Amino acid sequence: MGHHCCSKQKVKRGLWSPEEDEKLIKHITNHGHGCWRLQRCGKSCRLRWINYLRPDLRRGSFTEHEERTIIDVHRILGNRWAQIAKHLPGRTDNEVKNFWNSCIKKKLIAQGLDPNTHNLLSPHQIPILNAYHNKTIDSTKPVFSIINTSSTQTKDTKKVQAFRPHLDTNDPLMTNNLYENSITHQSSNLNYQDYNLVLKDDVRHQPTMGFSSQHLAESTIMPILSSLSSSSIPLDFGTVLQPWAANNELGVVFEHARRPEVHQEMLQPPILVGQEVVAQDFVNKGMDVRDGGVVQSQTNMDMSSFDGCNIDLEFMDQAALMANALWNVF
DNA sequence: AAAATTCGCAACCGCACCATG
DNA sequence: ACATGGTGCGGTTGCGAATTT
Repeated sequence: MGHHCCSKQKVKRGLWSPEEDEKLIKHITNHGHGCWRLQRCGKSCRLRWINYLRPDLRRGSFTEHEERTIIDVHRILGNRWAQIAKHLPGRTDNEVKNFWNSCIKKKLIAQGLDPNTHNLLSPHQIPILNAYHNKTIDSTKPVFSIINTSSTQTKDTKKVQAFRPHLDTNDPLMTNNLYENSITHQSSNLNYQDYNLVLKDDVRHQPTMGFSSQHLAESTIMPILSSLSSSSIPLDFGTVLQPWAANNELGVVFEHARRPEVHQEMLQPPILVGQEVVAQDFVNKGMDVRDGGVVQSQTNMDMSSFDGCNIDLEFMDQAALMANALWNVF
């Protein structure tokens, strides 16, 4: 049975005045926590004390460390605010909840991450991202296509440009968390352009490696290692999170990825670029780049398999290979 | 400058559970 | 067994401030 409480009793409601606060503090100092019934509903008094008047409360804006803790614990516990708050001395569940809803949530979405699952937003969730960025990505059309060709690439042909597909560059926190921006390749003789490798430190401060592609023309060529099948390069990107795709963007993110400077030492042997894949097939299920050449897939990608936690392992396997190759190429 | 909109956050609500008389 | 009150929790609301139009 619910409480009649404030709604049906003639007690004061709304914001607390300094006088009321003082009265409550005096009352608790003199009588302890036992009786909460004053001129307001007991529940209201208790809440005011716990969330605002308690002397051991830590007020003010959340630190980066606190934010990191909230995200980390939320990832494990979900919306158990009271449990999360226990990891933050002096913070209340209400405060943590408010901070999550007003701040962290938006940052995660801005990075293309689902704040509920902490995975990448699926194509069906792209509207959320669109809304945030105030732009439209058509998730119903093919991602992009790559034509078959052979080419070589030297590092001299690289042109690196800063590119942050899902980050608010005006947000100092996010910008600072990037340890490397995306890389955009432009090379006339290779006939590919605007491919972006995204290396970033996400709001969880966990190194994340991923890739995405934007503004890709149908003739875009994406070079990929010819020697992938030899498994000479360890697939050590860590846990693969959910891939996502939209009309002009394709992405996959790996948690606990190596930082570039560390990974550079691992590079072996010299990278050869000689194999291209048809990206549409890459997106389609069943493509196997390890077999060499382009494998045509007859099936269309089932976008629903990317929803929620239903991760398409096969797709991720391919994505991991591809990302690994791109990592090395770049 | 004023109106409209968005944002942050304190406070409230509803529910569950427990203790007590 | 039941009523009442206390506690705890997560979701939601409403208001003042800030920002945008």
